Amino acid sequence: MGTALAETSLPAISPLAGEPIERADAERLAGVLKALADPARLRLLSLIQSAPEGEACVCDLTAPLGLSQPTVSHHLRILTEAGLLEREKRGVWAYYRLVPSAIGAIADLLTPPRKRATKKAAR
Amino acid sequence: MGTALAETSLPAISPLAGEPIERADAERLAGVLKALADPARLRLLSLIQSAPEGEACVCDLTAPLGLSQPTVSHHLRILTEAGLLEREKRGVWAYYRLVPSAIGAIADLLTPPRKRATKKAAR
DNA sequence: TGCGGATATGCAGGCGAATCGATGGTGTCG
DNA sequence: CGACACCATCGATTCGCCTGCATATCCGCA
Repeated sequence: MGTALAETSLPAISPLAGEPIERADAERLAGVLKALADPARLRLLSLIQSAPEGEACVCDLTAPLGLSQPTVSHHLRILTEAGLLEREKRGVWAYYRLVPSAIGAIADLLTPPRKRATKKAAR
Repeated sequence: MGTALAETSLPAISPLAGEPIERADAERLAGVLKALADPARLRLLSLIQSAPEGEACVCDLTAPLGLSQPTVSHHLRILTEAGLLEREKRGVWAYYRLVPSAIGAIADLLTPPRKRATKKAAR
């Protein structure tokens, strides 16, 4: 489950602009946005993105956030299931890093017609 | 309250990329995203944006959404307070319209500081 | 002035989410 | 082997939000 931005479901989400979006698309897009719409998770993404190697483990994130370790782990899980983060376990540590173009994909869904190479006017 | 994207507060929100964002910025951005992270509200934005004159009144929106009039009015209020919609009352009807660059501003906050890909003015 | 339609607001039920403490699993090191 | 550190999961509590029904407010019209 999760992985709302996985290659299988992402392209299925129609952009906010254009024709009225279907309920299914709206729910999927809302699901991803819901993962973003939390102060703690936004700070997590920002912290990880600006970390030395672009990656960080849980123990590096609890202190700056001021949240308990289970809570941070919970938020990281949400972000990972939304397709925004990827997890790699090395030894005892679990390193999280941003999925390269995941957030950019969301931004593209929000922005109006950017003259993309789709066949929207096909019909 | 509300108007999280008003000209007074919008520029105060630092982008997600770059240095770690402060808690205040995270909460403000999360507030706007929370307004977006709802299927009904996404469909409302889409419906209004694709309406004949780019505007629509409540009575035009209840049917396509399948929600009661008070509920639709509630969602429109949320979106308006978030700075995404603007309301104009003409006669007995209340017409809602997208705030031109509001959603684009959110997209810009999410995407990194366009280091590459110069302005879209290229084309 | 009074009636009717279009919106907004109050109130309440119900579901989902955020948080934490405790617990369990797993790898590291002495 | 045993103690310890890192992390995920479980259970419980609290809190916020979506929704609808009922009601109030506002405006145009007869």
